Amino acid sequence: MTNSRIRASEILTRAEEDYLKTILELEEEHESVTTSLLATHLRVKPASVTGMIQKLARSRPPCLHYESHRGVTLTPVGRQIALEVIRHHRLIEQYLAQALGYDWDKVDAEAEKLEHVISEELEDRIAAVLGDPIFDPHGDPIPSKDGSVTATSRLPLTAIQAGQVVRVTRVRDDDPELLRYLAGLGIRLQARLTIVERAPFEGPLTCQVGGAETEARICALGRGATDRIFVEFDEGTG
Amino acid sequence: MTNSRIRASEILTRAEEDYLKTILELEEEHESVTTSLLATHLRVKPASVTGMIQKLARSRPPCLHYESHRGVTLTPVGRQIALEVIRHHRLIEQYLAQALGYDWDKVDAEAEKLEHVISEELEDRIAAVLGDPIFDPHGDPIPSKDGSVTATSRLPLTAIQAGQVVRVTRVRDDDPELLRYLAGLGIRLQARLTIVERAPFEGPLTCQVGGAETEARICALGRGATDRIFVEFDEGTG
DNA sequence: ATACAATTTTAGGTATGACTAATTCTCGAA
DNA sequence: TTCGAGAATTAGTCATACCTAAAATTGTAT
Repeated sequence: MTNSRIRASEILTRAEEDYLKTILELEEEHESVTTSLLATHLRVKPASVTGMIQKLARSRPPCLHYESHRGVTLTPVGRQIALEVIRHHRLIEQYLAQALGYDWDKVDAEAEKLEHVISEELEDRIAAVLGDPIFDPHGDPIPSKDGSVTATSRLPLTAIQAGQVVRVTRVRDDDPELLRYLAGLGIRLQARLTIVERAPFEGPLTCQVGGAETEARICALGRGATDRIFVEFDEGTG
Repeated sequence: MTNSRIRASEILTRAEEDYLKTILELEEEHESVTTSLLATHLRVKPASVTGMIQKLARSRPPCLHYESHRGVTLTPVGRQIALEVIRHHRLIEQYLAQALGYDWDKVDAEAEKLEHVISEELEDRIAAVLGDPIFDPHGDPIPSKDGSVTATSRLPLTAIQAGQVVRVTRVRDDDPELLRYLAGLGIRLQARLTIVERAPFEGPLTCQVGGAETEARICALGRGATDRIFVEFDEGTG
């Protein structure tokens, strides 16, 4: 008896949803999603990934395509489910931040658990209360119900030169400690950064933090921070 | 290797939490909580209950006491955990109703899933937003963080005589269809009911629905409804 | 006292989803 | 072209939590 899966979500286990979500997230940044890459991000052993991948490829309809030793690709069905889970995750993050006063370093862990259990009704009500938000508290786009996703900046702070002025548009959500640290420095979404100095060889970057109107503040950011902060050039300052 | 459990919640599986919660709920209404009673309420087979009960009795410290063919009793630890789960459940129900506009027939199913995954921080924030509510949307008491529970009426509508005037204080949450039906009749918490007629042999009860100020309305309720509605005598009308 | 009916427990099996250990595959370098 | 390192897969285990079927226990009624 191979287990068969048909409709988007509601039928998948939590583990299966996590795999699909992670695959979609990794597809965006890696040209090939490999077993070991998945294993790292899901914090399981590669052998476990192989097993689950084979199951998801066997499902009917298949959630992903898979050839031994190659890598995985989501099918439209798999992608649809993954988008649904990511929508849940980011909507919940935004709700926790907006409606319940969560700090941006805490929302990810909570959303990780809630994303798998909320009903479509709750999803809809949360979205409605928030006015159908397009971004989560880290600047990641919230997929719409039909699966469309707003494009976001892929320009990391590592790519910015001294003298340039940028606005923070996205910060990776995977390191709560960094998020707390950045918040303490006043670095949040839409914060304006003026790059003061760039040490060579990807050394620390010194910048001035402050919106047009707020106080200025100088801080140094090492790689690890600059890698995880994405920006856009400030209008009229390009 | 017997698995051992120490601290309240966070360490228990969803299934274990459901067992403890159900045992506590049943202890309130049945003098003895038996395998088959649990099996019925948890919608599993009696053999499965035996297995889980034995595991919970073996945990260290034990969540419950158990003697073959007798019945189960929660230990203080088990009771503490059960109260925590019930607190989660009812807080979430109240939050869904108050903050997100859920109807009272939908909150139970959603809370059933959420109760097992929310963090203590989320529990606290929800309670704070609601102003530490004492009752859920069905009139069930929400245990406080220290485990105290407000007493509620145990007077079912079946015990009320013609001519008496009562206020609805609690309705069982286990039948969404009944809840929708009652809502349609205007029967909600605090609604005033004036009993018009009692058919003998637990036949249908006819009553007038309406708060002091609202329009009156006559309806008949069968057993199954009257069994599930709990009331208090209206002040000054006893 | 005993026997039956209902309840409960034991024994054995399934599915999920992780693990380790051992094997196999792929691909780049010599 | 062959070799070896690293990546991936297979094979075999384990724990959870359910199931069915068979055996055992309880209490009640004769």
